[in-house]
Amino acid sequence: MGRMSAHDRREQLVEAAIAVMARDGVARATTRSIVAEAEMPLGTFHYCFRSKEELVEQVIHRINQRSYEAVLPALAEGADLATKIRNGLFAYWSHVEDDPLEHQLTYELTQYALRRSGQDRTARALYQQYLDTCGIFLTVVAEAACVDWTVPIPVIRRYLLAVIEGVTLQWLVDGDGEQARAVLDQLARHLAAMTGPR
Amino acid sequence: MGRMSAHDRREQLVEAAIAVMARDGVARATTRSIVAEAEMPLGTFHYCFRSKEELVEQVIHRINQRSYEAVLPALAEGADLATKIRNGLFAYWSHVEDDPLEHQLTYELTQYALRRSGQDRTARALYQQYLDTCGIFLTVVAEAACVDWTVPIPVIRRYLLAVIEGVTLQWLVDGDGEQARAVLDQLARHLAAMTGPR
DNA sequence: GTCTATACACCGATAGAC
DNA sequence: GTCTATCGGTGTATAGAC
Repeated sequence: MGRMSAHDRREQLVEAAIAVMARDGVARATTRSIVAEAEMPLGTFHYCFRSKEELVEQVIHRINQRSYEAVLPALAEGADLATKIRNGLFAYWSHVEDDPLEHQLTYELTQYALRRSGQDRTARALYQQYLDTCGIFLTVVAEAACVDWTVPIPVIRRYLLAVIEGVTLQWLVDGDGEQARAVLDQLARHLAAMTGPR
Repeated sequence: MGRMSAHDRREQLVEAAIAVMARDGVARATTRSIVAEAEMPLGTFHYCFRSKEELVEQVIHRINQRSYEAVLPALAEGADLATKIRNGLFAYWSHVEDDPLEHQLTYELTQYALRRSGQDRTARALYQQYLDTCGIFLTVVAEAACVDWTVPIPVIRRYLLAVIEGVTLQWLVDGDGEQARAVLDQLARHLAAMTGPR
């Protein structure tokens, strides 16, 4: 079955790795289980990737890119500023509830990267992109409402990201979606309170 | 060397496991590395614990208990309500900065428990206690300031926990303590805004 | 490139002498 | 209870035929 390019094989293995990691956890995503998921023989792995570590790095990059694309359309509509923010947060949240395991995976991969010296750079780049995305959201939504932020954007976007991650983490544990939405609703009010007329 | 009671051995192995997990990560905390840390022969492990899983459960319980005791003294002083809250948060934060690895460990153990069917109960109990602790903090601090919360406590304490966990997670990745404190400062203001005269 | 077979280290757990 | 020796299984990675 030599009909597939090495590039396609790599891509397919990355997707298989994500599937296994999301379903069974990072710890159980072994080279054997990954190639089994992709229905390839074991030997495939090491002429597609130099090592498992190289695969994981690509997995992190792919996951990051995917969640980035999923969040950006959340620049939502709404009457006043608080409603705009709220709709954006809820749009993101429905994405979380649609695929909890893939979100859980991001936390696992962060821990994984933090524990590998030389890959903590990867984790830092990941969170920098999260922060950038939050910053874009804040800028766009304030622009649309013709207001200015009265607190420095670096602080607000960190605040925003903290609540999102904290709420998600709690929900992954106890599954209380109603409370999670109530917290996001509060967050929207507080963010709106950090603006003033321009 | 038969001079130590089995109970003491158990306790010592739990402490050794925490040390190894905090230093090298949960994945590298093998039975062998744990007994090596405790300077015991390998065979010790399985007449102190039925399995490694039983040890991990005790580790989670111990870690939980320890952070609980570390947080409660953070019921701090302060002039107005926002300052009281701020001091409490900062007292907790200094504890985080003092031992980042042990805090990172709590996130790893949460993921670990979530991935083991039958131990997700453990993770849920862990977060329930976190929430309870946050609730106590909120109640005590409002009592001291003679005000009432205008938002339901279950929502506020969840909000509080979310920010704390989110800020900690970000700080573990990028190490920006100044920004972390700025976010906690904002949080204190927002919490204070959720009160009214009683 | 592709696959099978295998190397070699290490895992959790146990057997059995003391 | 305590320790040494070892089992059976699985991990990543490689050798070598095709």
